[in-house]
Amino acid sequence: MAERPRRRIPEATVARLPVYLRSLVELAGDRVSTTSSERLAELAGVNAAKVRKDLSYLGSYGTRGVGYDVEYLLFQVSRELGLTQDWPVVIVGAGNLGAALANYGGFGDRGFPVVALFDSDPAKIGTTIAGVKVLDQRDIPRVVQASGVAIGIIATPAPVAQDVADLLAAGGVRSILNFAPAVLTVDPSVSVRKVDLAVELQILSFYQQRGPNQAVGS
Amino acid sequence: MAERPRRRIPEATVARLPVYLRSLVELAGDRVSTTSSERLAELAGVNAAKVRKDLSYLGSYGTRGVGYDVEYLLFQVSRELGLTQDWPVVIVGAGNLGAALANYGGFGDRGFPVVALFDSDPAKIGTTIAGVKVLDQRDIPRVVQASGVAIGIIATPAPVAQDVADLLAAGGVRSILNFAPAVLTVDPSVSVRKVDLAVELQILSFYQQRGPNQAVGS
DNA sequence: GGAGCCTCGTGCATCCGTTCACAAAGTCTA
DNA sequence: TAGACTTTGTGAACGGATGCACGAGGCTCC
Repeated sequence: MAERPRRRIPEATVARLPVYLRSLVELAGDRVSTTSSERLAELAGVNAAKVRKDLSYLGSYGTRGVGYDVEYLLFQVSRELGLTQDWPVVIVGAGNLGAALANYGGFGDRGFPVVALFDSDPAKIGTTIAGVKVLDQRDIPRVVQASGVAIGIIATPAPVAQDVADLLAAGGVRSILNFAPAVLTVDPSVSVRKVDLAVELQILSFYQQRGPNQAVGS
Repeated sequence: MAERPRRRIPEATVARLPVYLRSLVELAGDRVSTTSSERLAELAGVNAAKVRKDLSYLGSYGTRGVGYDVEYLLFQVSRELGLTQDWPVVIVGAGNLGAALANYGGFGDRGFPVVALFDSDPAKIGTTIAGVKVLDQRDIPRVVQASGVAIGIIATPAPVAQDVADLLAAGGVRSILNFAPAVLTVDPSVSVRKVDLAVELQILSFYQQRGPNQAVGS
């Protein structure tokens, strides 16, 4: 057997792996031991051919005539996504959104423990939100470096987002999840993903205005 | 002149129009009256050819040798996105996320007034969050229909997301923004967009584990 | 052991989106 | 008015993603 297929996995496939993962967790919770690409497709909201092609990039983990072993596939997808280890995160911006994210327990449980919150407001610095201390924004590089934080979440107003991104990068963060409505410029070695509320609503507005088209998106 | 070009606008272009819109608002705020595709591309974080092709789907609004009139283009993009009118929204789920969304003023200002919050918890029903009354989830169809709500935002736990989506659809909502980590099944006439925190973090985890690739995405 | 059935894995055609490169069309200067 | 310069709008080539359709491989039952 080849030790590791090492095929390059298309970006579109990577984006779907977490959805398959969730479907597999659900199946495992229902004590299902084996599943088909058809069933997985149904749970993930895609078509079966796509499921098979996506999974084939990870290796040949199915059995023809039978399907996929849920537990085994679960492990393989987790490993491929790098979820066999924890990735500590920090949240910058302790406003409404930052606080909601910190309170949303789903992170720590799933391998993304929140190790610190940052803000620039002296009134907030020193308080505790969801069991996490709020620190001074200026300490980002030091804390991030000291704690080996891999992922930074930006939940600040747009005007300071770029400065925050620079601070995170200075501390050695290699991935940023940006909630601020601003385009970030970072070193190509840093991965950035953007979540923008206003943009999503405006896209819906477009299709609302038009006829009954459908728009499904990430 | 053709009354309306009425070309079909590609999905990828629609997703970028809000970003151009924001860039144009920024330029207008700086009292810039004319801009080039080059400059717009820089602000939006894409390349200039893409800007020109995207804008060309709306019509021929630029002037060769000069560029685009900021105010005029701003209006055209707004109109194309259906932002010349307000789209009332409701938020379902008055937990951390729902409350944060309601408190985040950016909605109402930008043409998406929050007309109601819904929850199933009797302890929350009747309270007021960010000036909006929390109503009983079971009243969704009635309230939505009565207020002509176009867009529903789902900020509930995953297990009830599908039920909520059905209630929204029953009330005549034609667009749904789904924050719950669940795949929704709805009539094709309803547009659904999904924002999933865990998925975003897991995608970052993948690239984190791999070499220094970059992943930019919405 | 063989026939029939099931489901994966994948080659191939197609579609959508991106990018290049250039003609068209306008401005500005002399 | 002519000629140089600027920037748009778009045809065409390219690349990535999708979906079909089918061969390969494995199971079950007689």
